[in-house]
Amino acid sequence: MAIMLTQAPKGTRDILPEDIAQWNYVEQKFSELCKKFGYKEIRIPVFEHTELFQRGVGDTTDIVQKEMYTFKDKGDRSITLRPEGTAGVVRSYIEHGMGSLPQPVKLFYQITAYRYENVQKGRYREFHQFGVELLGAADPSADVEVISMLALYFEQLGIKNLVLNLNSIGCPKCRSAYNEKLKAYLKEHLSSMCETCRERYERNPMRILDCKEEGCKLRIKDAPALLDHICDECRDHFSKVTTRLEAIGIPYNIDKGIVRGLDYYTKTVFEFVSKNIGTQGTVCGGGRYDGLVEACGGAPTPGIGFALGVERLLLEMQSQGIELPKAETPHIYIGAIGEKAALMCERLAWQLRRNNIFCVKDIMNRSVKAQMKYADKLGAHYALILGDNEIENNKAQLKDMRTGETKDISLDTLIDRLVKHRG
RNA sequence: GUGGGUAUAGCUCAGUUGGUUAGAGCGCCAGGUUGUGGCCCUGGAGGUCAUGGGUUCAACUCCCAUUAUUCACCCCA
Repeated sequence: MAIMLTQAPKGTRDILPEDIAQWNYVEQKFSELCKKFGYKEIRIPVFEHTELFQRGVGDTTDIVQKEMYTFKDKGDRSITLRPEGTAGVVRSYIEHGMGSLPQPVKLFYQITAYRYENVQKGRYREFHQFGVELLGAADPSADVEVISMLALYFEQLGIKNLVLNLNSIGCPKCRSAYNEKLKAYLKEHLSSMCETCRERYERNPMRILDCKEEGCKLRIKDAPALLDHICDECRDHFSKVTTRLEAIGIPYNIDKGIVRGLDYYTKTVFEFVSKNIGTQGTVCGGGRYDGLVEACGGAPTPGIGFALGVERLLLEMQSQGIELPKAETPHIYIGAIGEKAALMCERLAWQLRRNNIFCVKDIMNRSVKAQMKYADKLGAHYALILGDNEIENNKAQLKDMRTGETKDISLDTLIDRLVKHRG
C-alpha cells in the first residue's frame, strides 16, 4: 500500500478555519482565568528525554509501557514525544531553579500531547490539553484552589452537570501499609485473577482495583478501600479539602475507585466526568503529586495539578448545545471595475487596513456580480464598488449587505464613517 | 494488542435480482443586465466507485485480502 500523502496519520486531525474560533475561545477563556488566579503561562518542549517520562509518569503505567512515541535521534539519544505535561513542567521547575522563586510557583500551559493508542470518540493520538501545576504548596487550600478553578472555568463556559469525583490515595507511608493489607486480602483470590493483575500484585497492587475483568471485579468488590485505610495526616488533609469545597459550594462525589494513571500521585486525586460524550467521559483529571519533584531529581517539593482534554471539552459543549463563537466577518468589501478603479481600490483598502478595519478587496478582477456574490458569501457588513463614476465624482454607493440599502458617500469621509460605525 | 460497523464527486447520500455513457441535493465556477449579493433559471468543472486479487460473457453491486475510518474493550485527557 502506498503511503497516503493526502491523509493525515491515524489519530491526528486538522483543526480547520471554520472551527478555529471555538478553539481560540476556550483557549482564551482558560488563559484569562488562570491569570486571574495568579498562574503564569509556561511553554515546554514537545519532546523530552525518554527517561523523564519513565520516572515522572511511572514505569508501571500503561502510558509508559505501551503508549509512548519513542525514537532515537541522530545523536543516539532516546527521545519521547510528551504523553502529558506534568513531567516536562516539573523538569523545567527543577532546571530553572524555580524552588528559589517566591513559593508557591503557579504555572499553566496549553499543549498537544501524544499517545500511541487506538482511536475512538474523544481519544486521539495527538490531542490537546490545558493544564495547571501548582508547586510548593502542601496545604489543602492548594487542592481546593486548583479544583475551584476548574469549577469556575466550566461555569464560565456554561457547562453543566459535570460530576466531580474525588478520592485520596494517601501518602507513600500509608499506601505501603495499605498495599500489605490489600495483598493479604487478594492472596487467596490471586489464582482466579487475570494475568496482568497477577503481575500488578507484585509491582503495583493498587492498580488491580482498576481492573475491568469480570472475574477480578468480583474479587475487588469487597477488597479494602484505600480511603478507609489512610493515615491520620492524609485523612485530615482530605477532610479539609472536602470542608473547603463545601464552604464555596462545589459539589463532589467520593469515588474510592479513582487511582489515576501516574505513579507519583499522592493524597487528593480527582476528575470531572461527563456522561454524554461517549465512553471516554473524563474531561479533566488531576491530583496531588508530593513525591514527583524529588523523584525527578529536585528538592522535596509538594505539587498538585490537572490536565483537561480540550477535544472532550468541546465535545461536551457541543452535546450541551452551547453556542460557540464563529469567525469574524469582514466589515467591508471593496470591489472595482477597470484598471483606474482598481488603483483607487488599492489605495482605499490600504488606508482602511491601516485604520484597523477588517477590509477585503477584489484580487480576482471579477465581474461586479461575482464580486457582490463573493462579498455576500464572506458575510461582509458593507460592500462598495468603484468604477468610472466614482472616480469622477469622488463618491460611491455604500451598500449595507443586511438591509440592502445603499447610501451615497464621499470617499474622503468613508474611513471616518466606518471607524465610527464599527461594531 | 482485540472485536463490530463503514468506505461511490469538496460535503450528505442514491445506485434496482450483477447489464453497457455512475446519479441527486448542497457547495464551487460561469451566464441569465448595460455597474450590485440573497430567491429563481441555465450551463460547466469535479469520480481509476478506498486499494489489490478472485468469481463471471459482464462487478459500484458477489467473495477474499489489505488500508483507512468509526464505535467499543484495555487505558486515559
